[in-house]
Amino acid sequence: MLDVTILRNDPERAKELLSRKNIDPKTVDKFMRLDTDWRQKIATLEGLQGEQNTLTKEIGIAQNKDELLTKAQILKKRIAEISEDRDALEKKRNEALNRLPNLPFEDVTQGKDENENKVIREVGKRPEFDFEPKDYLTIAESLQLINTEVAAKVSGSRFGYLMNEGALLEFALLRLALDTVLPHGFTPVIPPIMIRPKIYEGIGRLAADQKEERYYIEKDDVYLVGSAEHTLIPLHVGETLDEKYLPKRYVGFSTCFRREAGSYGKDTRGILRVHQFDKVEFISFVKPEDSENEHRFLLSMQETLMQKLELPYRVVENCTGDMGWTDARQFDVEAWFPSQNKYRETHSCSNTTDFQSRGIGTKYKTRDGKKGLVHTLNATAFSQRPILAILENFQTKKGTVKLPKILSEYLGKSEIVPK
RNA sequence: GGAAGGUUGGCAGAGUGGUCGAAUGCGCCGCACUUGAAAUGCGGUAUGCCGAAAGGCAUCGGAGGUUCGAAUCCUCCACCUUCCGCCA
Repeated sequence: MLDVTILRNDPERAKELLSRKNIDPKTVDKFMRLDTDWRQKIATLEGLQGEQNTLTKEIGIAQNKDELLTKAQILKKRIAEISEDRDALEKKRNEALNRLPNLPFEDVTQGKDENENKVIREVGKRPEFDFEPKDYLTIAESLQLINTEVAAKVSGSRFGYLMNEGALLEFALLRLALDTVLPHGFTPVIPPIMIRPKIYEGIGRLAADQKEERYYIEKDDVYLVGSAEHTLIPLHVGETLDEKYLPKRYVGFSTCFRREAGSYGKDTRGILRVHQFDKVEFISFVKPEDSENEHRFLLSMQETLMQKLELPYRVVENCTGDMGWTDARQFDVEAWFPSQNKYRETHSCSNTTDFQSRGIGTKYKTRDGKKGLVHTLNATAFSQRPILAILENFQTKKGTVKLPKILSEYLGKSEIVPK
């Protein structure tokens, strides 16, 4: 959640920054009104509670209690009423706060949507084909790597079976990611994939625009995570970390569940956009002054991984209108998809500053005893999407796929051929 | 799924209706002593919210309830431990 003192101290600046993220400034006004009312109500309530506390002590030592007891009973009733008002206001206030995403940094490229993202660099050579390149699904189906038809019958739309080398490639990417990054001080983790509502709210992933995206299991009051990030970030819930242990880095593997509500028309074919996929994810906890550097570090990890796969890619800085809810700055890495003749997102890399740590109480303390909220960052290491990019970029005229050198080591073969 | 016992500050652990935000010990921080360290002594040491501040309010796993007043009594829930059942 956002720092309310920023909103209180300079609401105009907050409005301006949030409008860059396509948030209506009236949302801030609404919060401010509720916040003021709520605070007034608290002042009233606490005054009465103070009176009650004094009175209660007097009753404890009084000889003749009758008169005091009558007074206390009246007071009790008033406190109950005002406390109800306070609860109602508090709920509304918190809902209003929940409708405000993290502020973008001042210097983030401004724009309305993904078309205005800023390309930072393009890396790698795009393949040249002396034939019409096929799309990944056509290739995958002919090599028996992906089956979406049966998946549709068994599980519904936007599911797929990864099979044969398709399955092996996922394990290879997982292993490659770990082998590459573990020397940089990441702790490997396999986290839970179910998460309680309270924690989920705390990390800002059940906010107004996100809730519809989550799978919820009512009977047990838990959500399925949309990313390993979601249960990794709360790994230090309620903890104050000594600064000497920062940065704290984790790399986690989990299945990710997404309802893909509101993306009905998009990428319906194949498995570029599915309800369930696996992903390896980076997480960092850092001191505030280090988060921009850590952000670039995580991006460099992602680029190293892409370069190992010999995939042509580009790095973009997401413009304000295309940034994630929790993000103050976001980079995406996009792989080249020859059949679409464009780059498609395979990785994202976010600095969420203290937006998530505030909600779960993850702090740090310095040597001289100062405390503050840590900054958290999250970034994709590998999801399943790079497999699709590999199929397209390394396809051959005869319908096989020549594997990048590093993956042929993991798979024990250099080419995927028809069965 | 069934049964029993638990959940108190960084940790251990007292506390069964008012004087308890909470004894005591350990840990940690500061000071003294010391050439330095250890030991010892003295002092300090939970969090959140509201408030310009003074200060106030809240918090003893969570949510309700009883009461003028709840760490303490009642109800429900979560979690932990052990046992039975089931199970990869």
